[in-house]
Amino acid sequence: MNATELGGPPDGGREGRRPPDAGTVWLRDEPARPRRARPLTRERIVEAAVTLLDEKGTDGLTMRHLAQRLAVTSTALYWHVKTRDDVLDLAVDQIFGEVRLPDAGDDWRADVRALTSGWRAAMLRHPWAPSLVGRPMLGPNVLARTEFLQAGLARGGFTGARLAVVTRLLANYVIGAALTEATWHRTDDPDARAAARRHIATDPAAYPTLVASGHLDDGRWNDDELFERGVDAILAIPPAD
Amino acid sequence: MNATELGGPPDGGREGRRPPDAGTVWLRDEPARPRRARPLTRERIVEAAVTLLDEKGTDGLTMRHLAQRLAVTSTALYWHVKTRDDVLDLAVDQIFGEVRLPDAGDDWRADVRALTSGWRAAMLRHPWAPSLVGRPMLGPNVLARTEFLQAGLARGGFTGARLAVVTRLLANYVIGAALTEATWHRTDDPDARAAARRHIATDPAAYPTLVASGHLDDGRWNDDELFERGVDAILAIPPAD
DNA sequence: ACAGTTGACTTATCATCGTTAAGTTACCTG
DNA sequence: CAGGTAACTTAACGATGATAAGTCAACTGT
Repeated sequence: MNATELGGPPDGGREGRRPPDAGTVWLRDEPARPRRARPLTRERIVEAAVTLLDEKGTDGLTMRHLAQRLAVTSTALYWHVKTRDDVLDLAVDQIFGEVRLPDAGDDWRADVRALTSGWRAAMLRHPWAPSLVGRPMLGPNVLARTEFLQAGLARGGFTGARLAVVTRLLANYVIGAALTEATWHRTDDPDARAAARRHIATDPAAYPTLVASGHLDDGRWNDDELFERGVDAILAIPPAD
Repeated sequence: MNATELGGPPDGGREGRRPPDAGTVWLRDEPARPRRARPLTRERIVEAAVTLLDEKGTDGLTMRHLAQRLAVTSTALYWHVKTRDDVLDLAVDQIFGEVRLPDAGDDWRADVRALTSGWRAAMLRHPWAPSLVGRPMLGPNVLARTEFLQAGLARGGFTGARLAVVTRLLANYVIGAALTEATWHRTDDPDARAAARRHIATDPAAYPTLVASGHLDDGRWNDDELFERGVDAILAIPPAD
């Protein structure tokens, strides 16, 4: 109820907390700095949430911990945000804002490639993000990127159902790739792969192709390159039959 | 806490053994030879977990609730399973077991199509599953399906890096598609889409392509058909340059 | 046949979490 | 200067994942 939550840095900004056992009036310091120096805003909350998520992952984001970083009580957050899930939604949209929207140039394929690469890179920078995509992504930043993607494909000559197909193909590929790769990287358990390998080792004949292709081997393939080649393959699809 | 969690009367039975703990679930063997008439087993736990997840979603799966369904105390579960996350991992692998592995026939494309469709369908039947893919998927059922997928592509003539590219392309596409579609369907908030539409309505000029393509319109496109066409497009990629 | 071991559970208990309700204070408006 | 409201804090609730310790029947070896 106290130091645990409020333990923030004793900056000179705010004062005037009065414990009931305080001495005489004269010894108490002045009512002092009325308004808060840096008021809480939704932006500050989201910003702090992203760095906290980066450091401790999804489970590490608790309202109390987040509040502590902002030197307020956890309940103060509920003035600016309705639930913890709100914070997560905002954090996801926030990191999508990091994806630079290139100026649409002559080469529509280059534009699309730039977007998908940036998209994936942003999610890998924030490995907690991909698994949160399972919440409705309707934030403005996400919508803007989707628009850009589809506009690029439209410039490439895709229309109608075919445009819808390829848009989804690309978007879902990016999401899936980011999700699996982030999972892989984020896995703190060093025995995870070993466990799978052991399982395979017990019956290697059941997984001939998997073994031969080095699916579980570390560093056998370059993730970035594999991803890019996947995008290229999609972009090679003819816009019309 | 007794009558609420407790349930069935004890009965006669058998015995069991427990291994020292290890990293992931997949390393730990199931304790064997139980005692009661209807003894708790890892299988029964997973089975109950899946139906509970189907009914109440990820947040609805609590250890106490799950235990109640099995007529034991919540702590009894910890004998068979190390953490709640273990239950989730097992549940995910369980539903992947629902995906039928078709007999490899003459048409490798048909086999791959059958697998990807079944894969997606299983995840849509259990909409909580896709967002849990963000945990390491190394269960035997998942591995077997991945093997089948890659084997099919190998039969189609893909080799080396190209095989790796297309395997990931397909797998990640399926995962991404299932994730976004499940999210969409599971969204209980009927205002979600309306909110996005309202946002777009405030500045329709910013989302010309999105609006024109009916990206947010319900029923404009058939999800199943769009997905299948996406798979077909991937399968049309030539196995070699 | 009986003591001991152990597998499989229950009872009791924690710390922590998200969230609500009810103050409390500083600022703004009239 | 009264009153309202925005922006917090204090207090508290019920639920949750998880651990530690207790219980007790079934099997073991002798």
